[in-house]
Amino acid sequence: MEFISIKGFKDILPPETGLWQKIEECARRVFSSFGFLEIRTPIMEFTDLFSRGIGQETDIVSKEMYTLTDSKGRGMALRPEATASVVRAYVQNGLHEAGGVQKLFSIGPMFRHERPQKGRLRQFHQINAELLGDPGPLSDAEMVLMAMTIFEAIGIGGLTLCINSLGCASCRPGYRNILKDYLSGIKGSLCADCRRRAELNPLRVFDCKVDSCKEAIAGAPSISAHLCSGCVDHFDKVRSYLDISKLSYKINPNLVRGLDYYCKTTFEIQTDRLGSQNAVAGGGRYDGLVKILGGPEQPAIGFAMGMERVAALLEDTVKDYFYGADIFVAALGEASKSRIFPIIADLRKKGMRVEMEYGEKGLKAQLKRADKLKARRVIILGEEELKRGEAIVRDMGTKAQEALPLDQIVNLAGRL
RNA sequence: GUGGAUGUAGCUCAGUUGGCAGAGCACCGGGUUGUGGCCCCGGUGGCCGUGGGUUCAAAUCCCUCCAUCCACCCCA
Repeated sequence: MEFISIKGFKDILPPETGLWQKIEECARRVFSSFGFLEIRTPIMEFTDLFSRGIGQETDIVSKEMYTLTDSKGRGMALRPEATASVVRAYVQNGLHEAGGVQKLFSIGPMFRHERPQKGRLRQFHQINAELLGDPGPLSDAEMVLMAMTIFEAIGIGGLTLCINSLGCASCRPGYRNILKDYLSGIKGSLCADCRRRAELNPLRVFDCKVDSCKEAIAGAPSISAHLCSGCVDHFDKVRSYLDISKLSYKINPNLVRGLDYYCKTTFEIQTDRLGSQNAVAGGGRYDGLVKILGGPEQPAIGFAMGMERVAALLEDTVKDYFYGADIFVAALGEASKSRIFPIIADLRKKGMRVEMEYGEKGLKAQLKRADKLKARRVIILGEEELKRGEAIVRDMGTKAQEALPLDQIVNLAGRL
């Protein structure tokens, strides 16, 4: 094979594309019902946007970005996530000037240079939502509710909703230092990764899956005990809104997001059916990000949903998304094809899905193909029928047949 | 970046102690059927991932590289 696709960049083929369309349609419908409008941003941005927004020390920025330098020496990167771009667009286009909240969603490819595995690709796709300009907690709860509603619309159940609060600019730094001190005290019992994390991003040690680390940090001070009163109040209200929405959730104090900008409410929607890639959606509040990216002081919250992972959860239903036909035209011979060709075009203009055999195949082969396409009607036009100026219309279900004048065939569109 | 597994027909996969390259599905042709589905007969289709080595003989044993998958890591 001379040409193959880049590692981690995959073709999405039919009939799976039908599944993707369904996922997008469901998401769009839900977004619309929540008053979210679509935004489309470029897939490439100046690298600084991501290193400033996501955080220089995060894995995403420090080792997973696809970067390039243009002819003027400027660093650019394929977007590893959507939020930074959306916030950039929000600031650059002065969307905050309009007042009120901005509710935006976007769907598209993201790029991270990781080792591919189940549910993880280098080019992957996210459905993304951002609510800018409201400090919550009602908007927090609504975002969580909206994410869950999308899964419900798609028809995915059995998911676990986890939530946590990471604290805000006034209480997180204090907690961070307390945790750092604690970790340096038990350094000896931490794995190499955690010792590195303890310095750069101490909250991340809660993510560690090494058993010895889990034990070592079991006694670590928890974030929930160090939240300021404002954050406690905020989190309580979010939970009460979720409660009255009848959403069940788990509070997971170890739920720590890998991007620096998150604060206060964070959440993740998990599955146990996807191996180690258990998060199908994740998000949280990022009140400081708009300012960091040069905008005004504006609170915001968002989430992203991994489309490959959602599609994987629906894999067993893929076969329902084949491309069928309403009508199959079995024209025998060149003269018949020429006669029926414009009629086919008229049927299609009326919304019918019409298929025909392009080559010279026998009637038997054509009927076989019609069956495979699950065509409801077959129009048979042989030389005999052509002479009489009519075609045979066969109902594939009832096997009933009738002769129909050629100039009336287009009316079949109204009968199906 | 680290570890493990796997590469054979378009797809899913067999292939024994090394001995002529296989099946099912799909595709093409034929039979049967009122003109398709079911059934029967036949056919096309392979550098056995790549390059080397061992051997009279390699899909099979050894090494190289490439690719894919799974896990670590990270995250959606």
